[in-house]
Amino acid sequence: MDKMLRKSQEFRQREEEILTTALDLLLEYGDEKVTVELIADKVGIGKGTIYKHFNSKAEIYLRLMIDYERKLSQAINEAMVEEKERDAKGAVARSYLSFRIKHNEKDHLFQRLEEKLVALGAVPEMIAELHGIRSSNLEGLAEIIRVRIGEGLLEDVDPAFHYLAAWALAQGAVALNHSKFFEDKLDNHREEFMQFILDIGVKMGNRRNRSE
Amino acid sequence: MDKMLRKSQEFRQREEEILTTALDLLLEYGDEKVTVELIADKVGIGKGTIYKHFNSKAEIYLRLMIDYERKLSQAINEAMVEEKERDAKGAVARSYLSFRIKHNEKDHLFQRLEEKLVALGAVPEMIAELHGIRSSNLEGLAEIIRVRIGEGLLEDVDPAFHYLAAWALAQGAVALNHSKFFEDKLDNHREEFMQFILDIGVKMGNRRNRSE
Amino acid sequence: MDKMLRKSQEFRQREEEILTTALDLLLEYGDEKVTVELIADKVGIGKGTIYKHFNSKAEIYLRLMIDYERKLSQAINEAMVEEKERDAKGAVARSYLSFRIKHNEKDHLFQRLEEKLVALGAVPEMIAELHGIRSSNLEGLAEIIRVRIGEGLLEDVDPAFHYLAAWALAQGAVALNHSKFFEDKLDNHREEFMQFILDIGVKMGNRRNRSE
Amino acid sequence: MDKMLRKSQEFRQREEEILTTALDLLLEYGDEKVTVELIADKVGIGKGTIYKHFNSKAEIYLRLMIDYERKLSQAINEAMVEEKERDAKGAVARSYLSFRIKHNEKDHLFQRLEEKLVALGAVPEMIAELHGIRSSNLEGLAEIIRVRIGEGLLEDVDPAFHYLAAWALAQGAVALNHSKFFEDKLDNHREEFMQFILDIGVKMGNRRNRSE
DNA sequence: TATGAATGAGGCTTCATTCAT
DNA sequence: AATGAATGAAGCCTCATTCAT
Repeated sequence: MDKMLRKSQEFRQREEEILTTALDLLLEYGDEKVTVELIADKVGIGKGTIYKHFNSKAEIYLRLMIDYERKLSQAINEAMVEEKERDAKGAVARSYLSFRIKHNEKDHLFQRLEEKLVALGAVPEMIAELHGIRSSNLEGLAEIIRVRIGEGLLEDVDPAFHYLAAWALAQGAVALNHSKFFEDKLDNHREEFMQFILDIGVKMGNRRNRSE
Repeated sequence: MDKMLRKSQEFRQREEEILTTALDLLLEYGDEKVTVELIADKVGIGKGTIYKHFNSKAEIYLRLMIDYERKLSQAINEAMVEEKERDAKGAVARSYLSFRIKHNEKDHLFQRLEEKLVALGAVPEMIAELHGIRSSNLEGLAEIIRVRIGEGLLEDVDPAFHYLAAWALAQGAVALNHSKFFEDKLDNHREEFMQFILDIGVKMGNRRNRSE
Repeated sequence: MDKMLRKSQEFRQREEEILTTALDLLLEYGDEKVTVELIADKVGIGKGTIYKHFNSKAEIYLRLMIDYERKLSQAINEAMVEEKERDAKGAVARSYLSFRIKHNEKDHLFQRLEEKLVALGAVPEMIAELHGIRSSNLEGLAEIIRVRIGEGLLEDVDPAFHYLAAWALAQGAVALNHSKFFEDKLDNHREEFMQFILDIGVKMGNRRNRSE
Repeated sequence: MDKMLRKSQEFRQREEEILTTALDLLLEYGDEKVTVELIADKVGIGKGTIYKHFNSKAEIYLRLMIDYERKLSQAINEAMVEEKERDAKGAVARSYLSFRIKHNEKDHLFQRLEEKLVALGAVPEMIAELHGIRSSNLEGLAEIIRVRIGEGLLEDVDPAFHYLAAWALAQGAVALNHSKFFEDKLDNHREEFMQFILDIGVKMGNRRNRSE
């Protein structure tokens, strides 16, 4: 009995190890350079073993992406509690943006991966799951936005406009952070700049900005 | 003599045709699906011929990217003249953003391509050229920004912050426009939303936004 | 003591279950699609357990094939008794053909499997066993044939010719029944057609057919 | 101009060479053992080159099968002319059977291949083509059969029954000829036996066979 | 200059069998 | 005896680039 439990735990752990290693490799070398064999080698297992845990390479990637989206979801939900309970205006927007910016490497990697996998039509159920989580994330944002619009704080447009703008800014900030080209332009000001972006993000749909 | 001239012209034209066709195919099928053979077939020439014009597939891509960056440069320069001569505040920022948003498909394609090619270390001279153009583009933006900061219109931070934010917003807006996930969220409001983003982009670094 | 007995019975039963399940799967999905894992899963046991009962996948297959050949043997033997005791002319031939046609799915499956396994040189002892049974089956047919030739009923050629022809006709009828191509040609006449074939089979070596 | 012609001829020839070699290997080792690499090696070309001529392994196989079916078609058509013009009764049936028996190795190989490829759903257009040819072959047979039924020579059943029986007998004879098991049973009588089968085939649906 | 056949490294995936527990 | 995780050889296919004509 005990043995079975231990075995099953080891199996889970190995799965985790595969995921972690895959992520590390992806972040280090980029999707184009990461092969199933490379992952297996780095984990120290055979190629075939990977396929005991995942049905395809795409599935590994999607697992990572879904994990990430879930964590983002959690961050948003926590911020939502705070924003609602303590009336901490902008907390959700700030949390959303800073989460993505903070994890910019992963975020950016997953952006690219998602686009590729969607184009390939790979593992549609998992893509649907990913999108489901994201949809609910955005619904959380929309809820707050509606309240703020009601208060006259945010400009009265389709709530989606606000969160889409937030998404876009995050997306762009993440890409920026990741870009080789801008490396030197950001240099030592990275932190400071991200504050700048964060402020923009939180305030960009504010009513008075466009009032005149 | 005449023949040589004609031949040389035909050669140039063929090159143009390769570039145009490659771009069309890239936009239609995406980088992963476009092969050198496909391009050659569509142009109606042999695969080998392509290699008389370009040393590698990456070179074709970079030519397209450089062309694009040049056109963006031109748009910025024209807007700069206007902003300076007619004191049309925000003209450059607006022009920059709207250019990229307008060519969002190409812009997005080139974002991805650039990252890939940089990662591969392909044709470094051309990448340097590309980056050179972009640097000068941004220098143009920085120049205006400095003026506006001097006027107290824009917040007094490193001018780079302003154009980096603009770049990020553009980048995000373009990605948004291209994303399958957001397709239905944007739907029929695409134009309207892009106006919304444009306004944000033009005003996002304004002093009063952060004054309080 | 009792336990051991029960255990041993359970073990036998499990073996039977593996064989039944394997056959079901083979008939449903075809040899190419059936994996050892699939069989184990469907039986509800571990893959390793299968290897406690059989030394290889080929062995499972050969067990099924031998079983089948044994049943065919039995049918022939019963018919032989009848043909001899009641002088039921053609009973054996009819029985042979109708048995194979009746079990056409299995028969066809095993045809293919046999060829494959023979080509691979797998488990030669079992293949020898299979062939042994078949030889004795045919010997039974030959015995009757010799009698009928003696009676002047069947054409006086090597008795093997008669049973080989029967084998061939059965083989072909079975393949026909199984073929996708002929599906629509047979359609609703399958039963009727098989009667037609049966008649041919029973009479095809008759003396008068060729007498003129 | 001349060069292009020669090149194109060489290309065709290479295609033929691939087909021939593939067939040789298939006949020698059987489908399971033949890999694309093996074919390429034997032809003396690179693996990739094969894919300039054929889109997949299945396509090579289907080309071979279609070629064969075409040749069979031709044999039938020639016999039909004879049977009609010279009233050579049974010529078509005889030609059909003897063609298949004569090429029994190929015939048998293709039977197996066809079943496999149909099951896989590979290259459906080519399978449709193959079946189209066979359908027209059978239509030829049916035509003659109808005449013979009209003359009272053949039993008055669905004409398909006659050709299906012929197909089945051929199929079985071919399998027999190919079987390792029957090798020694046929031994030196192979020719003679095939005559025996041929006679059966030609006469098996004759009216008088069943008249009493 | 133009061609396009040839290349072959490299990627993903499958599965019978083994073996430590 | 039962398990099932691990293995790794082997198969198919792609495509940028080269090179002889």
